[in-house]
Amino acid sequence: MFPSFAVTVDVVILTISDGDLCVLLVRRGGDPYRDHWALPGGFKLPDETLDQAAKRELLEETGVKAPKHLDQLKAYGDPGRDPRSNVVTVAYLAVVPELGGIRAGGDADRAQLFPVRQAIQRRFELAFDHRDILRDALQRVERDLESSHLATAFVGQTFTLSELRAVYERVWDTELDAANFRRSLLASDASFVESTGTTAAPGPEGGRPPEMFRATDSWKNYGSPVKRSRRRDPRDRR
Amino acid sequence: MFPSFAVTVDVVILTISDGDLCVLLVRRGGDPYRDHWALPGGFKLPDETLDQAAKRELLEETGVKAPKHLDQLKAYGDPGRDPRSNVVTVAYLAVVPELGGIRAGGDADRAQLFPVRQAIQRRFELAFDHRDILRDALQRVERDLESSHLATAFVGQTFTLSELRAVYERVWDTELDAANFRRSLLASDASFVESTGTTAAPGPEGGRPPEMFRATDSWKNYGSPVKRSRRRDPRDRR
DNA sequence: GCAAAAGTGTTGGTGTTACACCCATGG
DNA sequence: CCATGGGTGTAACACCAACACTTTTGC
Repeated sequence: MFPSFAVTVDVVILTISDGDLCVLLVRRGGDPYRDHWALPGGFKLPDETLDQAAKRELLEETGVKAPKHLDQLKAYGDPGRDPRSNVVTVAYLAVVPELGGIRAGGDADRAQLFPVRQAIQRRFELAFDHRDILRDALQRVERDLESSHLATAFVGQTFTLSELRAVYERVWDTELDAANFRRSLLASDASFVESTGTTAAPGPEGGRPPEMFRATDSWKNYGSPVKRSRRRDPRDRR
Repeated sequence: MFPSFAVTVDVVILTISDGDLCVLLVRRGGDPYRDHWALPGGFKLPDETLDQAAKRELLEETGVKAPKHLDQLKAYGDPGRDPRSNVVTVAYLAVVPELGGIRAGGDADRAQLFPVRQAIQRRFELAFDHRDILRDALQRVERDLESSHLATAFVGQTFTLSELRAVYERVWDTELDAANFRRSLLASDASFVESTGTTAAPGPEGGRPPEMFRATDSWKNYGSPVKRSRRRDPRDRR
């Protein structure tokens, strides 16, 4: 009676790896787009929510359990975006601190991290309209970093301020003043981190032992105290 | 072979009417939820994009042509959200300056504006999960007002700064300083308004004739120069 | 071994900018 | 009466400098 569609969910999994913002892609083992890199995803079942479907596919195809942040991104339904039939996909954005035990599963015969900005460029072809989805996901994470505590989803349970600052710097592809970063995060009543009182071991290059922090749950939707520089210098835009 | 779904689009149409932020709702003429107020919407066709479907339903059910702002909001696909079958809906947010010639059409036997915040309260029952959608739409427009030129979509081709300021004030339910508002909008190189050089007639209460402005297309994704107050006084939060 | 250098994290200071708040003037 | 323009104090922050604590290097 009504036009019939298949509904899929695709997940953009972002993490910081090797000093770069990366996305997890899987290589498709079946048609269409066999052997192309694609976002992990699959068909929604009638008796699960979209969120549940995203979590399930995430686990089945990549082994990633319980991401620290999973949010709906956008729906994509252009006619012909899937050569098989009428398919509407709902894209999700997942942010994880580190990928412990990536493994390929389901329709994917390989899973691998790629630097996001390289994947968006024409380095290689992505399946379906996944390049568009990836572009939207990057914009989204750039924006949400400024208006929420999303940055803490990129790091572990405890972390140093340098690690957290690196998240902002790598996502925004910019540099932040360490002194102001610390002050902004600690002085504000809208802060979302607190000191654990302990210090970590210095990095391989030495240096003063950094203080360890953890995320607090007292964040009240006040936005992030860390703001992108208002200096609109065209030179620092890539 | 794959689980089959119907895909619908629902449109949250917002406007400023009578000094209040309002949403256009239609009264359903058919089952399910007959005689309930609902968001205008309907089924997506296989050979149209989601955006096209939203525009088409908007026109068919309410007579609203070419909204100044139409953006995808979110997809909703909880099992059982539609008693008929498996239905995934993609919600859209439309912002229009004024509703010229609202008329009911299609499945709707009446169309009417309601103050958004009243409609979200338990004043009357909305069909399906449309109350959730409306809540999300309000949050979205509050946020986007701060990070884009969305405010200009609420006003006509030309407008006074007071009209534009009223948009911010009614959406955020707050008050803005008229002097700072003018300076922020005009001084910034990220501005999205320019003077037409003409003045309008004063309002019914008299006053100095205001300058008329128009929106420029030179806006470059720099966010809105108008910011919500950082004063986190708990008293002004409703 | 030991001192100096270099690397990293933390604290302090200063000039500039944005803006909340108030007042004056114009139509 | 409302729109516009100006003025002032405060808070945020970009930029710079100093200091603390570590590892590495040179002798």
